[in-house]
Amino acid sequence: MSDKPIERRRQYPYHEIEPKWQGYWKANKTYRQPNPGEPGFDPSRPKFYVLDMFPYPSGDGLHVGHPEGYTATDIVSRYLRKRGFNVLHPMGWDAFGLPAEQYAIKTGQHPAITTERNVNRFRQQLQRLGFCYDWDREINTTDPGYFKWTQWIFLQIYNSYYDAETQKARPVSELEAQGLSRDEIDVRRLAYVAEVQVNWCPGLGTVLANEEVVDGKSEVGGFPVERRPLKQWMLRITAYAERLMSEMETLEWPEGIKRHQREWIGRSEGAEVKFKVESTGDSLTVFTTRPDTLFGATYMVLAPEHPLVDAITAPEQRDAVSAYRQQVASKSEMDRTALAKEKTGVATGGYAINPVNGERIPIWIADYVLISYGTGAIMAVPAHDDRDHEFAEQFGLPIRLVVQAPEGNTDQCFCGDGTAINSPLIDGLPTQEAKRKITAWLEDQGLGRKTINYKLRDWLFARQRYWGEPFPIIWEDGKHQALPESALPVVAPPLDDYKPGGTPEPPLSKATDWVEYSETARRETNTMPQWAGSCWYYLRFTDAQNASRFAGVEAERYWMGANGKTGGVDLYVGGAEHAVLHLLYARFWHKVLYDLGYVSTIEPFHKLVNQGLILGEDMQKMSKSRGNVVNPDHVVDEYGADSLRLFEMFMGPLEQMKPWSTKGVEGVYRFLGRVWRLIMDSADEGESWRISEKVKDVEASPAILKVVHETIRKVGGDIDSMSFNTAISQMMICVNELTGAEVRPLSALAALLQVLNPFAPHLSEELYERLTQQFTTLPKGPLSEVPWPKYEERYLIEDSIEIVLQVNGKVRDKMRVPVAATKDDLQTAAMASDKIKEAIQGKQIKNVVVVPKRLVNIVVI
RNA sequence: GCCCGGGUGGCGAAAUCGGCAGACGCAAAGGACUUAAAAUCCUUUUUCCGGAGACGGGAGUGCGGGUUCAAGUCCCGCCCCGGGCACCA
Repeated sequence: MSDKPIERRRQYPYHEIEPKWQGYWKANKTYRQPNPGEPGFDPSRPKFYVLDMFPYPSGDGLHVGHPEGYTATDIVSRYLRKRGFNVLHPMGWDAFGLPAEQYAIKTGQHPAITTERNVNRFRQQLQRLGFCYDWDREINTTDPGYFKWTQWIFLQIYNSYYDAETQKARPVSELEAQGLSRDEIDVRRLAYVAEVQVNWCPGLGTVLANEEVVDGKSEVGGFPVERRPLKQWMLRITAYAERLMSEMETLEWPEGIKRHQREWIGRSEGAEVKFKVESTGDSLTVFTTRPDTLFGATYMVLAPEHPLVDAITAPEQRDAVSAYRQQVASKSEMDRTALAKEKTGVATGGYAINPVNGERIPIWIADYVLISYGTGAIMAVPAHDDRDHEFAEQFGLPIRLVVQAPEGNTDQCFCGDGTAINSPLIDGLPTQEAKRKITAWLEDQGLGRKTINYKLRDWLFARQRYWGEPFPIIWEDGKHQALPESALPVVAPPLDDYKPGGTPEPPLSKATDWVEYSETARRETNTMPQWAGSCWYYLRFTDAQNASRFAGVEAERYWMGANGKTGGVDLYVGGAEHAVLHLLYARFWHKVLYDLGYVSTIEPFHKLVNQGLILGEDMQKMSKSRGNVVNPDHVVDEYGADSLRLFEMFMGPLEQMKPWSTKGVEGVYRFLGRVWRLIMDSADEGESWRISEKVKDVEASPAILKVVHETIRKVGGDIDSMSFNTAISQMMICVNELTGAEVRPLSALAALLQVLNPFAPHLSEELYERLTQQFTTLPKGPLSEVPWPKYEERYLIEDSIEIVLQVNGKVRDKMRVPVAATKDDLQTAAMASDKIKEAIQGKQIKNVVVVPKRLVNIVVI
């Protein structure tokens, strides 16, 4: 019992035809897409840019989740090519990053070696699935020819500042021209160095961005993360908060992702209000979204790290305050959030004066106030804020009602909109008006102003790792300095020991010769985070080989061109897990490049689609520990690539989460076998296949014409709306119809292969080739170059149609009527039906509803 | 706690506009072919009641209401599942 049983079960020779066509496509560069100006480029065709989120080539190889989105984009690409578009459909590798380095440390192999091996494996696996990528555009973020431009873009960011006036990035050379000093310029750069509280992850030996920390643990690996102050490279993404928010409006993105980004940016309108510190006369600024509740402020809270804490603290509270601050500082981020159930804090013994009523209120410090948001200080209104309420209850602080809740509201602590009370300046005003009036009053008095705050923080851009892009920066006399463009790429030196040392000292600092740039200058030894390479890869694809620019001007303009939409990649497909990180960072870089005139659109990705997760057969998330992982290689071995592709699309809607089913794969495999046998016949158990005698070059019957043209119509429409599952259903209906027919007209089979081609490219190519060998009337192949068929309305129209006859909404009879039947005709015909007569006998007709082409409903009592 | 997404046969699902609920596939059952099996082809398959049968009747899209001649689809109130956010003042 060797593999004989499998041999025998094989529905069609996919094991021969799939490698055959893959070889053909490769040898003929079938899917190479020339750029404008290159030989073979056809400027008369419209363009379409279809992009997959490029994978991180892990050591595990492809899993069945990868081909889901890739198959969807492959179908769209093949379809649009047949529809006469120039289609850009590239693939590459996001290969820098932690897992490769972790793996390298574990196995003692250099990450460059393991990365290359993984990439080769991924490429080979993808090619086995027959995807129509233009492999001449393949990119790899770890390739010096690629990251040269990642570093170059960093330099553009470094050499820019954000001009608040025009809301645009501008070169810092303009500031120089204005006579600003070096230090003044450095604090305005979009890439800057600052001493900040960072997320230090000892487990990974690096700092992490806020976005990479989940529940106080690292997103990669789940190691604990500590807060500690560190001097770090930051990117001023906050300058773009407003534009990242507003310029998203016209994008065709899932609402959920847009909302997610909005929440992460966290725009909130409010006011800054100045309180005077009683003892020192210092002014203490708070941010509030509810200036209308100022009269209800019964105490203030500062973040423990607030710079004025020492000055404010009264001598008798000094010990308590410093003990509390120490306790907070030693807490990890996780402890701080985990203990959120109970509020902690301590009074400073200092007092502030409420600017609206001159009231003296105590100043506390508590870790529920964050130093990194707003001004790091709040006015506490315990009557109308849940957090303040909880704190006040705990420490016995007074609670004063200043907003009358609407009738019927029973909230213990009402936080919504109501009417101002106990607030002399604004009594009786509804919340929104009260906010406006009190803010205007504060501005008049010079006590405050309207402000907008964002949750978004600047992007911590440095990592203490080896396997990432080095910064094109040197340090001299304690100051950073950009390397000239001619020094790019800055390539990391080979290192024997690239392990993290447990301190924030990056591994690159061990390469002493490399670090020593000159007698007086040292190189920056941090590297860029993994996100850097993926921030602009979609641009590189437009002109992947360009050695003199990140992408040629014309290529970028052509492929990213707007076509009347927002512009950018026309269709971008990938997982929802990148909702915040990648998409936000890439949009930010793109906008900087746009401001500086390097790219032509304000946004990188016009339409975004998230594919749903594929679960294991047990309805659980696929994971090695559960043992429910499906390996695509095995599926291809047993059923062929076309079956895998077809099944991934047939399972259900692309965006939906859905479980794997081996039986389901067998189902579509059988379907492909039926397609094969529709055309091919074998006398001797599949040994020698020849074209079936039932295939004839004759006129198709009306019934066959109808189903074929309906299939052309439906499949095209379904690809447009990315409803691949229903497109496949329709093809199955078509095949069922043809299977039952005595004669299988050539034209019908050719049309079927046409529409099947984007889904099952190998099988359809092979069958088409065999048909063209016997029937020379068919347009010459390869099928991938034969235009998409047109359906003809006239074959779809029927002269009679079945309508439903209802009595009180219940179906009582059905009948066939001419399509052109009028309402009156239908009503008359319905009344003539015996079953209807019986159903309405002895009852009074109250109303008759006639819907042409659908139904007649007789309402009786 | 807050914000999303989703509940339709034994299972995955379908149902542009409110107009025959369950297309298509899986599984299951029966039949044809075969010495036999596999494969293939054909038929049945939401459920309950009546009938030997063709067939007839009732119920049915998480639950309870509502709008409508007509509701899976629209409105109100709940329940359950999945995901995300979580002291952002």
